[in-house]
Amino acid sequence: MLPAFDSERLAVTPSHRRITIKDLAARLDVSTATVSNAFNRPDQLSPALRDRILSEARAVGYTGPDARGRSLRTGRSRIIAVVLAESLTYNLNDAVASEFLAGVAEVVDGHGHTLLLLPARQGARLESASMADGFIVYGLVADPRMLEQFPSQKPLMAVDFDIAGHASVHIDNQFACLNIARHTLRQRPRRPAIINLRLTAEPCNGRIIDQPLYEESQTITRLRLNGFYEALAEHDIDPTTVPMWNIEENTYEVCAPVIAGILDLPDDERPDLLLCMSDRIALTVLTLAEQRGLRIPEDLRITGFDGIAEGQYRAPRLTTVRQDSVAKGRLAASMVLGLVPMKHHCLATQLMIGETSP
Amino acid sequence: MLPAFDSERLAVTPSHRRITIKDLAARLDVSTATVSNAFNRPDQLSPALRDRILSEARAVGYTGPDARGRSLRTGRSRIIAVVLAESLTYNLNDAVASEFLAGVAEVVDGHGHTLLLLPARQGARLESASMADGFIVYGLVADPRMLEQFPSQKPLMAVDFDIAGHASVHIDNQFACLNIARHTLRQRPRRPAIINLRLTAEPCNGRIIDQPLYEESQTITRLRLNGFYEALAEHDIDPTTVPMWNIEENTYEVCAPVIAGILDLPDDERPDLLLCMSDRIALTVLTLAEQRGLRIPEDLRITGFDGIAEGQYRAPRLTTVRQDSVAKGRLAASMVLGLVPMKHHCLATQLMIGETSP
DNA sequence: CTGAAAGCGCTTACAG
DNA sequence: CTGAAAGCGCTTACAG
Repeated sequence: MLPAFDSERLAVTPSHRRITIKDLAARLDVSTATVSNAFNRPDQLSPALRDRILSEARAVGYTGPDARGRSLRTGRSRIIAVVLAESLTYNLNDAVASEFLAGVAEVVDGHGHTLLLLPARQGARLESASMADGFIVYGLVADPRMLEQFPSQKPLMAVDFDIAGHASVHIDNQFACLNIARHTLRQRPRRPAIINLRLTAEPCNGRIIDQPLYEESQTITRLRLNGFYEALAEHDIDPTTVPMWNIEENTYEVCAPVIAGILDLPDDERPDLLLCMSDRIALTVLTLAEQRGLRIPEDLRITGFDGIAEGQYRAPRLTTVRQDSVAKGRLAASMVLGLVPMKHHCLATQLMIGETSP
Repeated sequence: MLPAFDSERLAVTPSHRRITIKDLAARLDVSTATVSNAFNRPDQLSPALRDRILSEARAVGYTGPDARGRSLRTGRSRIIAVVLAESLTYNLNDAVASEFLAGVAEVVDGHGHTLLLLPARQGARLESASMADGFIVYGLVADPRMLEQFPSQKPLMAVDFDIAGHASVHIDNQFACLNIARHTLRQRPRRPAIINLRLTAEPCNGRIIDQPLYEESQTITRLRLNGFYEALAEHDIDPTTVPMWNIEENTYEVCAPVIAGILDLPDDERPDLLLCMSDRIALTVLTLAEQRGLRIPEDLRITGFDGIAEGQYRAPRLTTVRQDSVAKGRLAASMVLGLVPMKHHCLATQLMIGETSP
């Protein structure tokens, strides 16, 4: 199945000295400037000489000007860094984060730049950060000193949170949650409840009793809660009587045990409406509820947040709020590349009514 | 909802000249070597002097040695590039690719390196490629000249295809498909069919009649087909009589119309077994079949490939082959970082029997 | 414990 | 149309 091979001939880290513009210049008896021009400014030398240089380059295996030297000289690397508050693994596997990154990638790539992924975990020293020409910080970075590592002369902007003095992209979290809760509360649920995402100041994966919560300025999920509370109050429900749970990480594995605990409550305690702060949470509710034979929406109404594909290409479809993460990524990239002015932006969301709460 | 702000004070691209080790040396009347040592080799200077340097650095906003200068001097950037055959958008949104990238990221990050994402689209000039210390090429790169852009002295390895003279990581595609087809053919389907992924030499999103296919050396999906054919022959079915379709991109949007066409065939022509080359395809079959009221597995058996979470956290669960993409990524990264020897690897897969073909 | 000097590979303004 | 020279910011072997 695999090609026959001779392990001796497999390329490891080869030891040849790298070929440079200087070697090439020496071999051809021209100046390094001319070799450089052959690659970067065809109009600066005769076609004949250029051909001679390029073919000699090919012959000796010179693959073009080295990016290290070039970027030191020009001051630009054509690299844009995305600084990620959560782990790389989380960001790559989560649908919302992936779409955001895809939006960033599209614009960055379209402008001849590439993407460097920098996880901003606690205490990380990001040696290669200063390589980048600009920074997009995605999500609340736990350690603010992290941000001081980035060269202050380069463009930097924040997504889904704020960094003093810098541009940002947000969505209308509170308004969106007010709307979806308003919609579903019209059905007069008897036991509404809320499943929050990363809302407690200290880690907590389970029921929230008196744990302190993050402030509005710290996390967007607090704004989502405000929206839910506003709608509850409108419906004459005292929000403080509504049970709440907290989820620490937006993955099936982390959600599932908490949700199982909720669904396994006695019939007269089990919520008949779960307002969830993400589609991942809502879909996990749906899966576990179906396994338990609960009827959706008769026994249990479910709402999500995000509008990811997985919640829409299934039956029943999730009632949720769609946010356009791709657009968010595109806008962030456009700002950091200087294609649009640095500003504070707030993107609109859209209520999507599926069968989990018609 | 957004903080009040004064648009005049928002950081755009600031104009200050960047501060260097030289500025710092001048201010403190020490050599640049000493400033460098303060950041990189604490043992090379007295603690008192080091403190003086670091606090002056903080005071003037110097964020540490610039990666461009450093990497030019040391020859290393601590950046590993992943060269992606498909678009960045595809790679970020596809579950298998995301897991692969997460595996790479885990090891790369664990060794103090960061990840540069390089889309290898046709004709791309990857200016920043030579920045990286090593290259992982993921998937068959359409244009082989692409690979010549990478500095030949640096470690490079291929995943899911082969590059002459370089190490690789594969899975046992043919064997895995032989096994899953053997399993499902025991039920003696009357009208088995195959849905391929990117198997025709020329783009084709639909039925395959006589279109030429890629060779084994070009794509892993040809190996998957070989496995299916082997099992069909074992069951005395002439593989050439089995209808085949081709899917050009492993996304719901691209699959759906082709699959709808298959499912909407008259009852006596509609396949009662669909061997799919990915879970994404199989899940799309499942969604569209459920919408049409087909009973699974009575009216239609479905098998997938990959073992992604979405196919397992649902009812009915997909019968599929699980490949450990995270392990693939970890191994690729370990090789390119020099943590394990450069070799050809073939990782085992696992047959997973769900309810779509018990 | 500290510093003077060389040089990593490149591009650019300038002179010819 | 081509070349000599400076310098981007840094680290390192070496001398003191």
